[in-house]
Amino acid sequence: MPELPEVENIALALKKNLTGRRLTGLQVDFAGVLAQSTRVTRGALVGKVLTHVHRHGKYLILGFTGDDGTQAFLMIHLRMTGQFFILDGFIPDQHVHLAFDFDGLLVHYRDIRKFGRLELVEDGIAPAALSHVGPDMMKVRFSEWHRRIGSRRAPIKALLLNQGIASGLGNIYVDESLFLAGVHPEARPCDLSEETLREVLKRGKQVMRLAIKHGGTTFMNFTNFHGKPGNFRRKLRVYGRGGQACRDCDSVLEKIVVGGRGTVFCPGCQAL
DNA sequence: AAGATTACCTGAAGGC
DNA sequence: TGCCTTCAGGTAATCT
Repeated sequence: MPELPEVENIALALKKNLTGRRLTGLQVDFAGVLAQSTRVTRGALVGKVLTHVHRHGKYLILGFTGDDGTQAFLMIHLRMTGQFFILDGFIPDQHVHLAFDFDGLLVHYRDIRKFGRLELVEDGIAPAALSHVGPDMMKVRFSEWHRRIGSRRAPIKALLLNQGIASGLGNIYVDESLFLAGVHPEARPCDLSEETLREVLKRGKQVMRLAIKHGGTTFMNFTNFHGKPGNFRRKLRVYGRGGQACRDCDSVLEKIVVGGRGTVFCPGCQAL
């Protein structure tokens, strides 16, 4: 499940390996992952050079520039199981939907559950296409985040997952952030002090920084550009550990449903 | 209006 | 062994 740290690692790898390379071909095996028609997408991208790689929240944005200066952007959301591979000798299976040919360097897009989407945006309006998405969770200032979340009454976990408020946290890192901040996932921001909320955002950024450093979390099937799993899983304090002992206080970690998502927390460390 | 629920997908895991 | 059901989760759309 790629969240901000996983997407950041993919963005770094794409930037390092592909920036400055020309896209000479694009093979589409399952057009459903493209928001536009195969013909439109291929026509706008093939022949252009990959010049920019950005990440905003969980979005990956690839900027292509033609010899005449025209630009086209690919806005990518990997959702649950989207992956990019540059693996040498990688053998495509039935889950590979796209093959980008960067002048001889093949990059495959694979997505087991077909939830991911790649949307073509032309004429440099990439920022407008992100208008429904809040500020990046790693960059947002506390004052702005607090203005958006401080008086809300929904469970804090549901609001942390709401990408319109701030973008980047998914189910794994929300549970980790709330554990580190000592906040119950069903607590309501309107009932919490400003200092407590400040701690939640600080811990959220901290856990994502650490996860980026460790190559992300591999739980189901996230792997990086080269097919290697992330190393952050062994650092997880609560996610996936329901019924086991808290590493801090020995309470049994509880698993409940909050905002429709499986949620693990420590009743000792995260009292309501 | 904000919060809650459902659809979209496939593979893993559990029950019998 | 094998079939069936349930669960996992990010987001958009739909409902209350």
